[in-house]
Amino acid sequence: MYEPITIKDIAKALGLSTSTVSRALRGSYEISAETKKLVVEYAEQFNYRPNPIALSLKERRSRSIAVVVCEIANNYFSQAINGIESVAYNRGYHVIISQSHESYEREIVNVEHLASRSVDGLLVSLSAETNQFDHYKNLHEKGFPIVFFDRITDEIETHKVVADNYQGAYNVTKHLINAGYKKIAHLTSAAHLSISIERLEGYKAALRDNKIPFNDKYVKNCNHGGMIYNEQEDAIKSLLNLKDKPDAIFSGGDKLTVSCLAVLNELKVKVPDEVALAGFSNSPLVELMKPGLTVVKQPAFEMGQTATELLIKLIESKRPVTEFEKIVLQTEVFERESSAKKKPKKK
Amino acid sequence: MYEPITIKDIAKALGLSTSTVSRALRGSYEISAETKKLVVEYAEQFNYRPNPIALSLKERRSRSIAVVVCEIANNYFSQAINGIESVAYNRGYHVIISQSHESYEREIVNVEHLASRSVDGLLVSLSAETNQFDHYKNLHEKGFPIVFFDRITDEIETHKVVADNYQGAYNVTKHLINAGYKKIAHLTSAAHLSISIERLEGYKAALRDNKIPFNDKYVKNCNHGGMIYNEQEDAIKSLLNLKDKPDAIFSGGDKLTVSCLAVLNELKVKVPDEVALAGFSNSPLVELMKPGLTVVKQPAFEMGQTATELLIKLIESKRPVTEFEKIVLQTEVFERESSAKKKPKKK
DNA sequence: TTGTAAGCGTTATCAT
DNA sequence: ATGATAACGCTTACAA
Repeated sequence: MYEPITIKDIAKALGLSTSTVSRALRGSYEISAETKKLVVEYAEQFNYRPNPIALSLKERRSRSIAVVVCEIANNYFSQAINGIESVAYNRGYHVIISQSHESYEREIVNVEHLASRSVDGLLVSLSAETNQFDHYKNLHEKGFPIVFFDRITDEIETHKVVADNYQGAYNVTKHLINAGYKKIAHLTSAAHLSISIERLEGYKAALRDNKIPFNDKYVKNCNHGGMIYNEQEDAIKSLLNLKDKPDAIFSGGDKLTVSCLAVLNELKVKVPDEVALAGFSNSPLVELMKPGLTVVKQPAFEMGQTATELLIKLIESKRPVTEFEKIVLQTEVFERESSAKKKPKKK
Repeated sequence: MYEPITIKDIAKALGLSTSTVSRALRGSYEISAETKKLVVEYAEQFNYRPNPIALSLKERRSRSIAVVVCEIANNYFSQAINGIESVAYNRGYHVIISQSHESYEREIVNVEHLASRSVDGLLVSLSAETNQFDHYKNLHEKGFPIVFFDRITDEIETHKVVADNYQGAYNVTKHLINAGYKKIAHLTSAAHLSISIERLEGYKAALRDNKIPFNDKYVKNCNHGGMIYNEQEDAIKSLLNLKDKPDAIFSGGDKLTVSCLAVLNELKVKVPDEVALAGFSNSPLVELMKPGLTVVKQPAFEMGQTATELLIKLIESKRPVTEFEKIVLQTEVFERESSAKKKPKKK
């Protein structure tokens, strides 16, 4: 129904061979000026565009890369994608975005489709459900270019780009401690994710350095990234219902911080008077949401850029790469002035 | 470097012809059970995947559709994309997302690339800069399936899906009026965009129905969707610097509402005491940001779904379609209780 | 039941 | 300077 013009059409119309037309179009020198002009003008007039599919088939590359993330409705990821696009665009690559919605199965389906040769490389941040990497291993062993960012795995040896989650978590927790909080809960993503592990370690270290005992009842995981009924809400409620109720919550992750605010608001819990809040977030709004909210911001855009540069390097390298980099970018902590004063309760 | 297995490889290994292998793989009946078993098992073992590029070339379709939006870091669009994906996934289509970043040129580049046959159809929400549609016209005239949503144009006759921007704007404005505000400014997107026009009309109508004179000094456009330096900030400042300062702002669009909050906060302007705020937004946070904030929410997910259904209908229709639908979905207004009481100033 | 060959759009190689 | 041909991976008449 929609029949675009091809080289063959041009050749027929002009009484030339397809190869001549092809050469004229790509500006080959071994062609007479007049034939070239003829062809180019005809192509122009009929708005000829080379068929990228045919090109991909021929060149065995698509000049496109795919990003696999859990959700684009997450400030961290949408910012990372902007970084990815900025580099890809400059290097002549198209970017295909696909969402796993935190589902292992969906992640597999997407990766299968994309990797089976419609993209030249993969930029992956693992879904919350994923704890099995055979699929990536297969691809990687065959030499298919993959770069992990943010939620990575140690089981695959390739380039990786992460934020310094340990330090970020350490810093927020310390800020809460400095502000006078002692019963600090930690609401985080699935326990096995790299980001969860690193953040938990940072949190524990900050407690330890300040002689605050670690209480594992204070750690709640949202294993499905909040994709399942009211996972976050339940987690928060169960924290608030503890006999020894926490006086602060450190939330790991943009979406968790956002839901935390939403749920606490809905429950009419005063922040920070009843429970203080601090956490990872890249939301442009979070900073100004509540006075007293300390926020760790990930260098999302830069992470996207860096990961893309590494991926393209991988794609364009002639021989198999054996040396892989792991790049750790620093997070930034924004402490709101007012968070320093905790209302003296039993002092 | 990464050499996936092909039908040809299987044929050679098994001493069969490629056509036999192809048939066995797609479960054709005209094949002996044992050959089939042999082929299927071999394919399984070596993890054969058909090359989607070759398939596209053959079938002259890619089973993928593209979405062209200005920004995915916009709650309305990320939600709409989720709606798009949900339908596409069920119908066996892949979704390619591309961002124009409100640039006409970038929009053109994306559309050119995508439409030149790597996708079967286009879902478009126009960039703020776009006021020239020849490019879409060309595609559309050739029968290339396009569905516009949200930011549409009358110049192209095809399916369209929009929110009832007029009514939404009317309702928010009326809510502000009912809450006692009389000097209501309107901060909105580029003047020529369909959404801007409709929202302006709704705003004007609400003023008119309540005998409030329209003041064009109170209308500010952000022509670049805030992609350019501090466009929004300048607009807001100039509103606040008017001799007859507005007592409320109605912001059109998710991103504008978000920046409005951010900028007012930064300028230390009290909301709603100094200036009340109400506007379009799909942010999960906006509702709880400030007491007294009335929000119009667009049915983003449903719009995405509807647009995708229409697009797939277009793609899969045998003959040229001549009857086009324009579907208008209702917005929802969330009024916060506290917004009803305006502090009595000179009463 | 299986194989042969053509074709999808393009480019590279080898003639001419 | 130009043309014929093969190849990229796959499906599908058409033959056998």
